[in-house]
Amino acid sequence: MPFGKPRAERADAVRNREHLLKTAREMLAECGADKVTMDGLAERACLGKGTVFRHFGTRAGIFRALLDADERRFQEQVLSGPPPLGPGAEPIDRLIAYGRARIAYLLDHHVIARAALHRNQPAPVGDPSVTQLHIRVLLQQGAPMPNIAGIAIQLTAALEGPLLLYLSRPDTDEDEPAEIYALLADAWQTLVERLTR
Amino acid sequence: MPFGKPRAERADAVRNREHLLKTAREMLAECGADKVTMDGLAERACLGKGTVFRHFGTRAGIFRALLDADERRFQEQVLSGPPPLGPGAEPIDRLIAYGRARIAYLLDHHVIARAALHRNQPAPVGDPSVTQLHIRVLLQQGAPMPNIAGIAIQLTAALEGPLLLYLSRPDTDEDEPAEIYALLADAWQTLVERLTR
DNA sequence: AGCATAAACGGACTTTACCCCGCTTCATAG
DNA sequence: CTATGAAGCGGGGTAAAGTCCGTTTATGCT
Repeated sequence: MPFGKPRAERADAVRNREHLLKTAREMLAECGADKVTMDGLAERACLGKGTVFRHFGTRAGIFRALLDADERRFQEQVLSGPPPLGPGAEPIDRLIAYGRARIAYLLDHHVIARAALHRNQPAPVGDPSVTQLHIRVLLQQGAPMPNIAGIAIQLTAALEGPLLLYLSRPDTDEDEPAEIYALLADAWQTLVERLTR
Repeated sequence: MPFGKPRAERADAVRNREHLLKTAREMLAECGADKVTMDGLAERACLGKGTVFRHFGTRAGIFRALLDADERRFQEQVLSGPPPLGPGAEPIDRLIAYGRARIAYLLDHHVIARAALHRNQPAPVGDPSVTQLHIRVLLQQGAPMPNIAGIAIQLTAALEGPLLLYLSRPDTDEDEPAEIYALLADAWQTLVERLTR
């Protein structure tokens, strides 16, 4: 049986990973993202450093793993939650709702998301196979136009770029998060409405 | 004379910085971005490590400095070059030209730009005070609309996001740069045209 | 249960960014 | 021309990321 079953993951490995994630979340809450170090995490979790690397590969991998759970929940809302975010509403309305929800999500998670960014690796959010595809499909349904693929790339960046690239120091910005949210969410709506008119 | 003259920069410092930048460019061309290390650069330039840090502050600072010269040249083209990129054309045409030129610029520089990205620091390109402002002004002139500020943020991200966030491994992508350019540049044009209609 | 095997673990080791502080050198005033 | 003080320089030191490999342990089979 060479390929069929790659032999299920070992129980202790699962336990350890969960424990590491829990510990990481604690450290994150207590001291902030850049106090979460590989050595520190290993020690606090009472595990070897090698184990941490085995599970996450890189420091950014920890944050990617932390994002993953929430990201999954978010995508679930999109795929099967109530409209207009979930299925059932008009495509354009869903697109607007998607952007608003996504901006809120990224504002909540932008510290982690930013920490998940890593040299020589694509961005940890807006994985082309999910966010971008979703935008593309909705756009196609609601307002067919030439070069949908390119537009979808750019709309994805329009959503996720600001929070990954520019708002990296929310504490030093005097703007309240709520104001930033309103600014970007309204801009997104305007953008989509005018684009698909 | 407490404030008027902060005492001009020392000649040897200028010489050293220039030499460091030159050496960095060489190493970059020969071995790629992540072979450019602080120690390596210092040694090759026959200078102390401390000197490198004094000039650039952080590893990313080197790349930021490398970008700076080209960025300045780029902005010059925009501010006083021939239309439609420079002044003289219709605002919307300038906006389209700006995007196309910017995408080409970022494709050329995306390895450096990516390397200039740094923990806890805003993105090294698309500095709000330049790119974003320019987009905002052109948009205002060519197609006034509500929430220009937000839209400008998102258009900036739409331009710069893809190249910083997603296309981080151009060698592993089977697409030719020329195709990527065409895809994004055309998408930008479509985006702007439909947005300002 | 006992065994074989691959997966998981641990922690020493290497590399690299970044800090620090005593020493040197330049630029300016007298 | 020399003194002086601030800017610049150097390189050793620290901490954290990431690698490696010998050891341990869970699991599936007999």
